[in-house]
Amino acid sequence: MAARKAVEKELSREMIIDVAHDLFVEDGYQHTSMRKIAKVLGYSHGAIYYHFKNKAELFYAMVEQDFAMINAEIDQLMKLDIEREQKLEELLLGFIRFGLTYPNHYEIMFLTKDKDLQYYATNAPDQSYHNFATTIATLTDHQLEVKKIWSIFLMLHGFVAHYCRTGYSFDDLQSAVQTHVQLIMNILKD
Amino acid sequence: MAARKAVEKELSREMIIDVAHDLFVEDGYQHTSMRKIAKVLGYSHGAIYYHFKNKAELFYAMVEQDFAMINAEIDQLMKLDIEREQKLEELLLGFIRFGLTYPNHYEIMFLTKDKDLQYYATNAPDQSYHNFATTIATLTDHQLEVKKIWSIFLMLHGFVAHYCRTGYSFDDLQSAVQTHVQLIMNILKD
DNA sequence: TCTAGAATTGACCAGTGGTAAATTAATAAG
DNA sequence: CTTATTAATTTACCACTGGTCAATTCTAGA
Repeated sequence: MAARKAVEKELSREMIIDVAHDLFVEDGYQHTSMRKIAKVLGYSHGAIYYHFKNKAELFYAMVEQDFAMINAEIDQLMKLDIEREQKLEELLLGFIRFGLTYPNHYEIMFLTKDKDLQYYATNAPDQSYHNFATTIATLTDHQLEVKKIWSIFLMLHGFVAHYCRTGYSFDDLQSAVQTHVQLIMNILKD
Repeated sequence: MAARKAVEKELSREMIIDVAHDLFVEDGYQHTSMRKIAKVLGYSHGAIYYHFKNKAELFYAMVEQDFAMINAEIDQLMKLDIEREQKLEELLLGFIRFGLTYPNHYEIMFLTKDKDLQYYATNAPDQSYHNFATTIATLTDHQLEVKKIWSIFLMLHGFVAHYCRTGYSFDDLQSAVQTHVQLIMNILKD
């Protein structure tokens, strides 16, 4: 009944993630089906379920990679030889840039309500936040209350969460980003 | 083939909205099916499509009612005989309270990416924001740039957008709300 | 009483995520 | 070179979804 692929290259998690990445970014989580991913790959949808337990796990595996990026970016930023205040500003800008560059990832990781997704998608955002928070604490000499850091995170989050849906790029929003980041910087100066 | 309902009460948009309301609030948009709504009503799912073009339109009709509430609340607030600063604070608190009280509505209206939903869900949030913005402008004697008002809105939005998903109530979050609103109030004082 | 039209049903469609048995291909052992 | 084992893949299937539409039933008006 079956007619297995003529070898050449076996299906791998990486191959699936690559294709899924494009589709998820293009169409979002809900509008990307396992069958479509399989079709693009030239395999049947059942094959994907051999490599991933379900759709949520596939998505999570994919998005985890991209979240590693934002952490790497923060680390790199901290090494730069610039003033403290400038580092802070770059940190805020970097967060927004990340969110607008990967709106679909950001959406799923930080603002989905879907239960099966949330089951998988908790580690990565928590880690990213932790990294963000400790960096801010360091850059402000631990003078800033933890609660306030959290509020500042939510302020950034609000910006990204909104513009995520609109399709605007980071560059399109220069002016709005400026205003937003400036207001937050003022808070940090007190 | 068919066996139409024995009259008594004909199905109406109001009846559908009432039932849909409970289910949407309980399970969210994605996990509420037209068939389930129909089942609770005791009708077939086809009947709903006679009264509403599709799922998105039904949801929008429902959620529009609730958004009228937040506008009414703002109007009422403005009539109170309290100090300006206190009004401002109450406005910020009111927005957050609304979002946490109706998390599913808030989610759909302010942070869904679903295309068919967004087609319907644009008026209500825009109106609510407009009302919010002009109220802030009034309460600050129009000394605040429009851009900054928008940023402040996004800061509130960030708070609600995050906690929307968690199931915490407004009262649960007293402390976090306080911090957040205080930080924003500081911006408004400059 | 007859009829036009409004309201309702249910079969149907194409699609979904997910499962599992059957099948194939590669591999290791003899 | 066979043969048994096992890993990888297909495919039929399940229960579900949003949505359409012809057939039906009921109601109201003449």
